Amino acid sequence: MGTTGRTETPRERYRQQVREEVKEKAWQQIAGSGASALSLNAIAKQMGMSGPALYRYFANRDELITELVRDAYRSLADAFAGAGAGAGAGGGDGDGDGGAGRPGLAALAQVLRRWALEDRHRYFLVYGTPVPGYHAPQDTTAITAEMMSVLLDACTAEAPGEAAGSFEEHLAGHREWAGSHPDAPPSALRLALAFWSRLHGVLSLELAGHFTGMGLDPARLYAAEVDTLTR
Amino acid sequence: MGTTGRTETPRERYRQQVREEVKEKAWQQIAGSGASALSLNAIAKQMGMSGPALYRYFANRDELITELVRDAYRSLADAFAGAGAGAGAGGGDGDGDGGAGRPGLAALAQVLRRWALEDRHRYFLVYGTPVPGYHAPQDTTAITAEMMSVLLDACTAEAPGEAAGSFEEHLAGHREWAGSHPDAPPSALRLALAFWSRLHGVLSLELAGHFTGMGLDPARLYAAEVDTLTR
DNA sequence: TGTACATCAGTGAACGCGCGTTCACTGATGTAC
DNA sequence: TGTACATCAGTGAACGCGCGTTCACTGATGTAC
Repeated sequence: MGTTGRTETPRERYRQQVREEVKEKAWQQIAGSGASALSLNAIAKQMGMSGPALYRYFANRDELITELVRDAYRSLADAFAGAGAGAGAGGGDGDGDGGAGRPGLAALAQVLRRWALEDRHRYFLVYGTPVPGYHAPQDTTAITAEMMSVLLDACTAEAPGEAAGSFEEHLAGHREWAGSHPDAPPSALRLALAFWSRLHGVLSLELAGHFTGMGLDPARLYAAEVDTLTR
Repeated sequence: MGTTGRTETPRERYRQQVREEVKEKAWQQIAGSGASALSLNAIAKQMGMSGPALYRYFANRDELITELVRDAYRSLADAFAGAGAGAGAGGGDGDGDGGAGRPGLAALAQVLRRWALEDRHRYFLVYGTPVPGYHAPQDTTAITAEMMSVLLDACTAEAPGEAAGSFEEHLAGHREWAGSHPDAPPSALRLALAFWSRLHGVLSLELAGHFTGMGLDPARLYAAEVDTLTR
């Protein structure tokens, strides 16, 4: 989907280039003043163009934001998908390997953390305070499903045998979100949710600055929380 | 601190009343369009006054936001402080009691969750994406310390004896944030951080809507995460 | 290879809007004798 | 109790700003014969 198979004309290529530059400047602007202050006019000025020119490339402000949101989701999903690739070859510092070239939970946790720290504003655009009045496009749920699938792969491989509690029973009957893995045991579902919520807990507090001044290394808390998953 | 001992004059009382009404309308506006869209003019209009009138009550927009942030912190700290009060008397659904009238971790967890769900925007003002260009007043750190103190009380009571890992060792040497409990064992510090980060993990994902459409009850995930703390 | 036409990028002026904030002023409320 | 004065709430006009977006238009680039 997206790009057609046909060769790009120079004009199409140029269009694509300008669109990319607009998005780049948009990210810079978000970094400076947050997503809700995104201004088409300001971006145009920064690019040395007049404001209305941007309307050749984006129908309006909302479409630009939507594009940024989509790209943010995409980049995380791609990072997850690519996590397994270099697992065997790279001489990393003991990345958790799930076996069979599949990324383990520890590796995915590192990918998530790196992605988050790489760009705080991108993180917050996806996982921060919802932008008021703005509704994310539905195709982000499809991208989230992609990520979940990778995560559930790791979880089914590393989940404990049978630890049935009351919550696991609830999950057994409420697994729409794990559509890609209809046969995953409840313990794996539970593990995926623990991964997701615990790591976001540390990251969102850290990136919002709630650990600064506490004299504590967030990276070590993160590592400790990762440890709780596979133990 | 804050209010002087002297009896309030009618004028002071009136001033206080108007200030409260301004803040009330401010919260309503934040609920509608987010904190970064807070507009003094709009609040004034809603109160049937002209814009400049508000400058009698707040020096500028930033001072109003600061006041809201402070109130938000305050309300959570008060909720924590009051958690122990009704523990023995109330006929709740099995609130975890820490003994000696002190609130247990389970009780504090419920307080936190209730506080968060009571007003999503208040939650996000404190724990969500930082408002760009705005710096929270430093006295919020003092309020946070209050909360931490209550939390650490519960944690020292409920922490396991000695579970020394590499992270606990790190904590033993980095405990500035736990100044109120200089003798708390590392396992208690670890427990407090787990409480804080895991519960915010669930809450921030839930309140940002990341569980909607997943067909999953966030309250049960929350309860399950609370269980992991005391186990 | 050259000409005629269609496509498209970008401009500048304009519209209407709401914002934060200052300022000079009016009118009501409280205070001192 | 009544008068003179000070304090303070609130108004309306104004300043300068930037925003999103529309529109008619110019000029360059590509396409068809």
